[in-house]
Amino acid sequence: MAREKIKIRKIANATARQVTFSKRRRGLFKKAEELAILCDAEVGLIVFSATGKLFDLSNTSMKEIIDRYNTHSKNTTAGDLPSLDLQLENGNLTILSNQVAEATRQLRNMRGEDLNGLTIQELQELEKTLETGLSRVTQKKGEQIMEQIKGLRNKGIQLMEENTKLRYQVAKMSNAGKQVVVDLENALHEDGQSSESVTNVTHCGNLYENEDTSDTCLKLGLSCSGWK
Amino acid sequence: MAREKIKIRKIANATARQVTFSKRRRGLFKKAEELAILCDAEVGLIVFSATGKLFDLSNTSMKEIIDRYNTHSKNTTAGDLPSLDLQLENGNLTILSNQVAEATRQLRNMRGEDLNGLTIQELQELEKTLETGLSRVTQKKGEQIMEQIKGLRNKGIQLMEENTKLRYQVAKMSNAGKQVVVDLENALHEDGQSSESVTNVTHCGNLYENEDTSDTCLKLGLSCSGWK
DNA sequence: AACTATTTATAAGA
DNA sequence: TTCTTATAAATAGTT
Repeated sequence: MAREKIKIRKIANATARQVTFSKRRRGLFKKAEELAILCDAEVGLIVFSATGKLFDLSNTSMKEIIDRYNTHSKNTTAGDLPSLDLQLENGNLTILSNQVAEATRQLRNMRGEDLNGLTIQELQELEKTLETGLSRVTQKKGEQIMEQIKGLRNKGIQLMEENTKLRYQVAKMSNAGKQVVVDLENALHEDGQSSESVTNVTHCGNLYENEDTSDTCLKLGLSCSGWK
Repeated sequence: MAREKIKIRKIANATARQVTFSKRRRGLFKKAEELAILCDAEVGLIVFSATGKLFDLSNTSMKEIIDRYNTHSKNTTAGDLPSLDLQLENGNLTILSNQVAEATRQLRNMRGEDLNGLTIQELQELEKTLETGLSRVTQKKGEQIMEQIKGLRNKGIQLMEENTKLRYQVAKMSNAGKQVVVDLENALHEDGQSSESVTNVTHCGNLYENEDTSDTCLKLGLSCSGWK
């Protein structure tokens, strides 16, 4: 990203590799820290250089992050946790329990339950939050529905075009078949009985011009202006 | 690093924070991978979003890197199997973590955030829930306000009654005082100058009958029908 | 999700 | 290693 663009593959020259490692490592750690701060994320970064030197970063504590990682990624029986502080585990449990309790309380409040303890101010805020949320949800629902309608319309148009082509093919084949039948009848009988067959074939040919049959897929009965 | 320079501190707006997280996370992971390849380093990166979602990267295996990290950073040779207790602990942690993540997701949804992944059905349900919740909250707010108004009214009535009694007492005492004054004046001067004092006292007595003065506490200016 | 004006990161050279 | 600088990348705000 500089004087020249480089390809992302192992740098051949050992010295250059070491220099680049130094520079990029600093850049990476800076970015990691910024992400943690800007976005309120929990970040853990461990780097071993080719020479075996360790560099690490975490906005909370590396142990905590590794624990959370192991927890999250379904650690089964793989014995890798140095079970140092059970107290910390318990602490995590307490913190998590409280988080669950608080989140549940908020959810209940938003559903309009357990409102008795709230002050008028709190109710007012809750009302505002709900109004905003409801407005966004309604908006999004409208968008999704419009998208789905658009998709269905397009599919309908495609199908219609396909149908047109197919009908054309059918008509073509019918005519060819009709000719064959006529030829056959002429060749075999040379009498008036061939007219029935001709009538049947002609009927098939009529399908090609009757486009109303599968046009209903475009009539969804939903006017766009109804959604806001 | 774009249209404007930003300060590295938690982004206040939740939506903007989420967008930035997405963008920068991708950038960070790309850089981490490049460092690993270019410089032949061993890299492990773990990120938990504010919403509890896990993102991770490692050019070898995360377990290996964590093992190496534990070995390198401390002398935690206690690499024995995780006890049944610990497994149970981790199980609880997993359950709780999931609960927190789920509750957080629901709360975000109810605030109208992260709606992109939802189906129309889900949006419909969410909308219904929000409408119900909003209606209950609004109702409760109205009730609370009515209660407060009622309380204030009652207090006002009490105060008015008290005022009435006090005014009565004052008037009584005034009259008594007036009598005393009259008596005194009669006793001391026995001339026409006592009329001024009489006028003053009479004026005080008038207050008793002028009830408009403290009646304002009942006029709260809130019509009951305005709250629903 | 795409765009773009800017800010950052960094490859090469000193 | 560090500094410089031209250029590649990343990204904040916008649409």
